[in-house]
Amino acid sequence: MRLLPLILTSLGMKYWLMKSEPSTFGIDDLINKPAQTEHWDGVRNYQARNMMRDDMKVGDRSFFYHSNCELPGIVGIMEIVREGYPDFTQFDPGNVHFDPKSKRENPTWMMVDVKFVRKLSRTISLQELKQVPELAELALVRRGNRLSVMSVTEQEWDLILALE
DNA sequence: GCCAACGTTGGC
DNA sequence: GCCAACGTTGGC
Repeated sequence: MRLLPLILTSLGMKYWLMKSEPSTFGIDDLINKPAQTEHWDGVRNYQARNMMRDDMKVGDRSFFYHSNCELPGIVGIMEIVREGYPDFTQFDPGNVHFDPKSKRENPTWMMVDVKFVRKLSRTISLQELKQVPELAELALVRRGNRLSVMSVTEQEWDLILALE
């Protein structure tokens, strides 16, 4: 029976939020990729790396967050379509994310592949998210938090989408 | 462009 | 293992 594992997988679906600067790679860039799919390279933070390596599974959903821009906020939804594998940019001396200390036989940095699901009807801004008391525990709105990949609970996910 | 808040590095 | 210096993130 193949159905049971499928159901269990579905029940265990997790939710995430991933940041990107739209001047570098925004949601429209994802839409324009072949199959609307792209690897999420360039994460150079161990906590974020661990989540991509250990916890993100195919089928999980993630918010696409625009950071460091005119209106920082959540702009869309994507799906994880490939689980953690080595981020090739760490080996490329010409890449801004090159890491000379990382070895091919034991890569330091991981990435996942994401696929565009949909845009939100509007940007749900950081400012707006900060004003929702039920979202106070969300890493995004906590003071000084700079994690570029973070988990979102199902309750938080639903609450955020209800703002749309 | 400023700068607070972090994470990382490296001397000791 | 401490911690000062430094680099980065990212809101504003």
